[in-house]
Amino acid sequence: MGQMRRTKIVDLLQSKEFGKQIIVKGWVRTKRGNKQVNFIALNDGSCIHNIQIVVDVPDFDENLLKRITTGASVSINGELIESQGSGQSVEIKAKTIEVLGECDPEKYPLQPKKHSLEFLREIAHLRFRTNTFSSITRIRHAMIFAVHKFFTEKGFYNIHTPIITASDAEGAGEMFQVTTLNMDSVPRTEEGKIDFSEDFFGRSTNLTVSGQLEGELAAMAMAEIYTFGPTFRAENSNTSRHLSEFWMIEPEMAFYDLDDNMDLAEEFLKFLIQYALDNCMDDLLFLSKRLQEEEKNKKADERSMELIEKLRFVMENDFVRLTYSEAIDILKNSKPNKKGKFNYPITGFGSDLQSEHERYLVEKHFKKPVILTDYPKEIKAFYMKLNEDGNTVRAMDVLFPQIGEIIGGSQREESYEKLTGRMQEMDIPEKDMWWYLDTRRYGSVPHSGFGLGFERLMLFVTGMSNIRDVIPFPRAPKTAEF
RNA sequence: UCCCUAGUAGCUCAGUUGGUUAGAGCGGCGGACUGUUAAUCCGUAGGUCGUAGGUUCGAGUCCUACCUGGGGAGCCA
Repeated sequence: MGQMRRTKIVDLLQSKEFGKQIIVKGWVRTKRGNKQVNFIALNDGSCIHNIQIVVDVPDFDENLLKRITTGASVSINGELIESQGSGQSVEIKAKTIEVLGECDPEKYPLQPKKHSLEFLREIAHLRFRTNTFSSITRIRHAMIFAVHKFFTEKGFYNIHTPIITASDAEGAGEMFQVTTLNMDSVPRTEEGKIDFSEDFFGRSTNLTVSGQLEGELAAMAMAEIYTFGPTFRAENSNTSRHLSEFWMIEPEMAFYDLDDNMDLAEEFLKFLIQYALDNCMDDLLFLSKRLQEEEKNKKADERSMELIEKLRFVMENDFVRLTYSEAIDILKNSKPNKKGKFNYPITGFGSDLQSEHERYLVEKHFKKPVILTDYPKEIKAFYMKLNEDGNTVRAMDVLFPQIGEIIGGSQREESYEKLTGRMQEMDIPEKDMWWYLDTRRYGSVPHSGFGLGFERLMLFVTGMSNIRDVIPFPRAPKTAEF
């Protein structure tokens, strides 16, 4: 006969099989009690809730009980019983307890008290053991799963695009170089430049800043594809909304125009949010309480909308769609612009929108998610489809309250002539892009796509305010610990 | 990268116009309590005041540089 298997706490808490012998394993959150009875709050990551272990002190060795401290791991053999206390309905009466791993309370940094998110960031290897980060971890998993579920149900194919790339023409930002050259003695050409022909790939390579271009290649045969992979930006940006390494979802669809693209983006975001509401309610309730607790000292008008209410609000409202030019008109005539409240006053067509402008549109003017379209070509990427006016491109940015741009996308330029024309204007070398241009040479079709920053979605769904708290081990300038 | 701001006990913070021996709460440890809910009550230990210079009779406190955290901006997802 094999050993009895452990039961997960999430299942025990829903069980009504009182009297049943079970094994539960996990990590001690707190222990309290007196000489007669001890209570251990045990968590195993299967849900936000702990299960209470009741220990009749006289039945156990004093030295064993002393080793059960906050953070210690234990295996407990006991009986599932109906709780006599008021805080829970089921609990476990311990028969035998084994301490799997001790945890020195003098040294263990996580104690049963409030810790700041900043402090927990410094001990990211341990922060999974807190309620906040175990909730975020479960929601993150649910969102990853929901992304694949959404696209699978729509008949999209997932494509793994390369992480190492030799193309630096994507124009999406500074790149991390990938090399095996000896940095102490770099090979040089006769002109004194670094000789990348000696490098591992025989050419200069970097980490990807986007899988879009390769995604387009796949879409030109598979029709509807998506990527979901790591993305690297070497920009020295130090904000609560940027990471050097983050995860991005990039669908690319043949035969979609910009309106189809917007429809898909809105449906996608709503699907993900609904999935969280349907599957992560315990964790959302906890994060909602946490947020309200954190903001209780703020003035009423500075507090965020209650988390679940906010998620439902997005579900129930259509996103506002308007063009860049219409947005400029609204901003130009807005109170803050007329009163000189903007740091960057709106003068007219052509100026890029600053985050203060985006926030005004989303949070003050429309008070709901906004999709801006048809930006001036000068401030957007070369591959976006040129409108008939010759000045604007069929771009779209989805703007969310609090986090700003959550999605950026466009209809792509399918005309070979127009695309190469734009590349020349923007000094993008055609020579290196021959494979991309082949899609426009052979069977080109209208197509569209967008990129969703996964951690930005996580910010919105969890209500967290710093992006470094919604990815397990954040990578940012001067930050690569763990 | 720029602007603002902070760094004092394991954590969160207080520390007066520069002045004798740097405080509190939480957490830890010891004790009390027959069912507790981040338990409660009593007691107790714990600090090279971010680092390096400087001003001063005297610096946690003032000045300079640097490091690190946080907020904002730019770049973007």
